[in-house]
Formats: sequence, C-alpha cells, structure tokens
Amino acid sequence: MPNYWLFKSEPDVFSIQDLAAQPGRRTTWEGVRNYQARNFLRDDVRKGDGVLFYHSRSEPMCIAGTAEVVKAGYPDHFAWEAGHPYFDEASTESSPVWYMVDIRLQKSFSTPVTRRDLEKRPITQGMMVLRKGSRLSIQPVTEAEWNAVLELAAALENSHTKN
DNA sequence: GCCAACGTTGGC
DNA sequence: GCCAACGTTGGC
Repeated sequence: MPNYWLFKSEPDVFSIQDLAAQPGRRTTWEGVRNYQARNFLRDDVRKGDGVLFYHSRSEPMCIAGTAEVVKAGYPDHFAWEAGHPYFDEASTESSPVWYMVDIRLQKSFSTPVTRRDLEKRPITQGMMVLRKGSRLSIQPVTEAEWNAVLELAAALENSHTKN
C-alpha cells in the first residue's frame, strides 16, 4: 500500500522537463534542509510511493506530472562535501542529519494541473499545497487527493485533445 | 518586485 | 526558554 507525496521544485532550478532529460528519467532528490521534510524523507517515504511533481514560483504554478520513489530515504551525502552548496558541517557520515530519496518520472502531464484547477474541486481544494504560507517542500497527499489530481489531469488532457 | 508567512538563530 | 531579528520561500 503506497503512500503519496507532493514534491516542490522551482522549475528554474529543476523542472519536470529536466527530470525527463535525466538518464533513466531518474534523479536524486537532495538538498532538503527542513526538519519536518527531513523526517518524511527519512521515516516515511518508501520505494513505490507516488509523487506529485509541483512547480512553484513559476507561471503557471502547477502539478506538472507524477513520479515514483525508486529509492527510500538515505543520508544526503552532499551535506558532507565541503564547499558544496548543500554542505552542512553538522552532518557526518557516522551521524547524518539530512536525508534524500531517488525518484523516477512516471508521467509528464500534457496539460499541467494548475493551482486554479485544484481550487475548483472539492477534494483537491483541501490540499496542503494550497494553504497560505505552506512552505513545506515534501508534503503528504491523501489517496483521495492523489486520485482526484489524476482524474483532473485526465480530464484536462481529454479537453485539450478534443479542441 | 513585493511582501506575508514561516523556520532558524542568537542574545539575554 | 523566550522572542526579536533575520533569511528564505512562494504566491501574487
């Protein structure tokens, strides 16, 4: 029984198109430096979980597609590399502070599901990502929300195809 | 670019 | 342990 998540990324930094261009359409998800998000990565994100790939600070802000967790939480070794942007002297190999996971692209939506779309539907309008000031970059998603987003994406794809 | 919301830091 | 200051995030 998989869990579902929403991962935020600024497309100027790393977009779903960037993910699609990776070898095996797969990437490491490092650099999370928030304790609540860290706890999810370390304790709860498992292989096989579903990920909604969210574009923040972009036009439009949207869920751009889905991914699958291919490697569960493991220590973020970038925190150990002196001089690396994600370096943190508090984290060591024997006592890691930060964690990362690996994901693989599942589907890049032909028509992204925008915030406006999410706000329109009763189930998706309750999603954490819509809450004002919601800064958490790794967010849990309920199965109902996951299904509703996929339905929305399918509906948008159909209307796009017909026009 | 603006600014509200948030998490973290550090002085006390 | 409090809380003001600060830096960052992220929607608009």
